[in-house]
Amino acid sequence: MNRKAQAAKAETPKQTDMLLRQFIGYNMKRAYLQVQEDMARTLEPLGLRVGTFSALAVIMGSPGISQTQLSEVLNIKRSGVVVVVDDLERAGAVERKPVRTDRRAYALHVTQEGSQLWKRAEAAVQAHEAALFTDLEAPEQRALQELLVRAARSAKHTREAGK
Amino acid sequence: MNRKAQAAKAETPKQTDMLLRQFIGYNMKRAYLQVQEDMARTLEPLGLRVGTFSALAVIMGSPGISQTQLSEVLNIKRSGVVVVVDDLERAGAVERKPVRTDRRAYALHVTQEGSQLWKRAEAAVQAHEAALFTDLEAPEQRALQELLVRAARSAKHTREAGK
DNA sequence: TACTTATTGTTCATTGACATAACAATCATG
DNA sequence: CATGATTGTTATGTCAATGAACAATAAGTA
Repeated sequence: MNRKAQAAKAETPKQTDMLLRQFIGYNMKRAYLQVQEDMARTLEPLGLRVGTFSALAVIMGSPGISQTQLSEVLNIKRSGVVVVVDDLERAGAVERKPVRTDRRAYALHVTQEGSQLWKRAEAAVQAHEAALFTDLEAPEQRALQELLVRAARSAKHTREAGK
Repeated sequence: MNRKAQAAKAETPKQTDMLLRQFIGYNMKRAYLQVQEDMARTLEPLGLRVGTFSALAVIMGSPGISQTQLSEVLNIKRSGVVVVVDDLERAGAVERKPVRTDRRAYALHVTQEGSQLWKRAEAAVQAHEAALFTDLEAPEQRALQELLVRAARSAKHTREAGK
């Protein structure tokens, strides 16, 4: 690094994004991107991406769920679910079982192997978040959780009302 | 909609993402996606996207900033800044002025027109967020802001330490 | 000075995570 | 049973961002 660059780095980092910090959306994006990137790195050794991790969690919690239902929970389209489930099935973590009452649909189930994978992944992400948010006390983390949930709900409300 | 689908919708929405709600990252993603989508819609009539809006804000707050510096503030690569600035320049909102002391670099400045565009955009997003978060009291919004900032900082710290 | 390394902005190809549109198979309903 | 809806799927496109290479220029060094 040359002198000019060093000097620039050394300067008190003038808050050049002052005009943006007033917005919740901006701060949310910054925080989200930080967390998301690390999450991906945490899951990679387990052969999971954030999307497949989430899908695995939902199928764990709702055995027999259909792909359409899964798409609603995850807020993605049915066509997007296909590749996610393909991925999990290829990894041997979930299987598509036929539904007796509807030959179009599949009932998604987590395999033994998938169940163990989930346990490892859950523990990994828990440990990861604990490390990531060491600067926040436990009650603060809970407060953040609750505010995020309520913010999402409020936003959803407003949008659906003003539709 | 047929009977089966109606019945499914009517059921108490079983929390099928329970296993995910424990994670800050998941709640952050949900909230972020809600907000981000609406933000884009708010800015669209003004000819701005979230990326160009942010860039405009930073250039407003730091006249003469270079593209490399801008890329650092916005956390994107220099090659990504090019298209953003191209966009803003095409819209007549900013201009690339030559730097006397360095013929490689540009000093970015907001034009008169861009300044007025910023005022309108800032007001629009302020109004939008006010409407979006009506379910949160003002102190709660401030708390969320602060927690988001600290969460991002904590995450950044941890990452840089464990690098 | 010469020359070697760094930095700036740029282009182009690629990626990832989605969405959209069309489709066959199957189901529901009047 | 005839018509319309729904399920999963494929193919295709989009959008934001990245990475690698590049010419022009600047800074550091022998």
